[in-house]
Amino acid sequence: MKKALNFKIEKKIPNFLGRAGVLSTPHGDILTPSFVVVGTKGTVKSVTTEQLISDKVQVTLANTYHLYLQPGDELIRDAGGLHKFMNWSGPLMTDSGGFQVFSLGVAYGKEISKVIAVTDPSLLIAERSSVDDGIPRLAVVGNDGVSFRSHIDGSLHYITPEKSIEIQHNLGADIIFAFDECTSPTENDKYQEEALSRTHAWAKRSLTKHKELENIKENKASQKVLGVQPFDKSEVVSLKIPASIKAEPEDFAHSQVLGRGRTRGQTNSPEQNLQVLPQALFGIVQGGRSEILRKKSAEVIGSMDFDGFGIGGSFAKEDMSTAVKWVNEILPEEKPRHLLGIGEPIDLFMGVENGVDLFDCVGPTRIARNGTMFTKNGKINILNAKFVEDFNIIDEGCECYTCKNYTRSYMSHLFRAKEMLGATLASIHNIYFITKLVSDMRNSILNNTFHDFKNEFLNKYSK
RNA sequence: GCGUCGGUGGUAGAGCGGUCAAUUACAACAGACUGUAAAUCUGUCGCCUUCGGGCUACGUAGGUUCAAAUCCUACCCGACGCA
Repeated sequence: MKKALNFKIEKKIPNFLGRAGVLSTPHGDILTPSFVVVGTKGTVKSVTTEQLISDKVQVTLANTYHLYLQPGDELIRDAGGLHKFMNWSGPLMTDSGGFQVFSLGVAYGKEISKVIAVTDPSLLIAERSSVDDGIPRLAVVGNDGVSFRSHIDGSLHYITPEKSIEIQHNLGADIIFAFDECTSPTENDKYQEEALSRTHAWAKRSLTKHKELENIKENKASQKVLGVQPFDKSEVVSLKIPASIKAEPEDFAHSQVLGRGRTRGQTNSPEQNLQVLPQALFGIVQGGRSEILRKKSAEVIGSMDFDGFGIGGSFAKEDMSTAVKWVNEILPEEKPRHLLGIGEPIDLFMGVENGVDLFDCVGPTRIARNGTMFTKNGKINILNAKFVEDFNIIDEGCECYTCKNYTRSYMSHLFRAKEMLGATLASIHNIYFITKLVSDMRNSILNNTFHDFKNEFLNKYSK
């Protein structure tokens, strides 16, 4: 089997786990560390692909559960895969649906976040467990898989590790995730341990199913398209795909040969719909806030034949960095690591310093839609009265489209008037801010100035 | 001029004798948001407060009543109808 992914470490932060590298996928290179922009339903809410490209976004992440429910993974397969369907020709990831086990399960109808403040005593009762709180939930965990009650129409669905991988193969993202159980920080140790062994069993099943589908894919591709070899990483290198993603799929010559090109007006035959590009599978480390479980999980998942790793689950804000460190000291150094669902600036510095290569987070786009924008001096809520007549730009010195063209006052007006352009412009800014921040971290690693950059940034940001 | 209906907190609009500082919505003022159930959610929203309560309020002025935004009288203002 050809490798779906190639990861090259370029430079490390001396005496730390952090590193800068290049992650090559069939749809282009990701310069790491990198922030992955979340586009759950095959769209980064409120922004177009062109806007993402102009903000130098390298990679996006969609969601298995959501796309399976709507419009359906088979439809997306028939449309030529998710890249083509959503008009994103760069590197693409899909999450497995494991997070929905949490968000639609234990956390459903409650105010539980995957990151908790240790100062919140209500979440720290050791005996507390989700087993019997009387509140109905949409996801119920079993040992074989998870029953989901659709939040859209109430229909019942059963997702197993195999099913999640099948769906993700239909979607065709470059990097996919094993089906896991993201636990709540409110679960007690006993439950965390049970969930962890389930996650490990599911990781193994995900991997087995993935390899099976990759083999089928490779065989089919070689039979159908004579004379054309299945994707080989070396081809990508020879094509000189630029690090900044280009909009035109013609860069990916092999894709066209194999019928997955994005030429306009082209119709799809079943052969053309074949998902012939190899996909990489990341296993997910869990373990909650427990050092023993985190380390155990890193050992177990890290020893399996995954192309990279996700670090998932719940943390307490205060000990997130130590938890990440425990894990990354164990995971194989030569494979990429993705810290799932983390994206506050301070957490990004922590993650990069401790050896994380990829991050994703809904934060930047969600807070943007709710009127909050990043600035170098901290977040601002543009709905605050003081911005009504503030004709300055949002973040002095920012090069994003929004900052180059609009004032705080105008943004304030859009949000007060509930004009949807507000969400778009704020999202463009926040995406630019956060992806550039991580990109700047990368450059600082390459320049040996990571800690200077970190201190300088955080001093201003959190003052 | 006569008749009818109506005037409630920033706005709209409930309430029609006590449980009313007054339902609700909007506006306003803040806060939250970390693998998206989210263009969402939460709090505050007459004045003062030692958070127990106190004070001033439902067009204006009187009156009835233990008690009035609610009933009566006059006046002012508005809408509609008839002249």
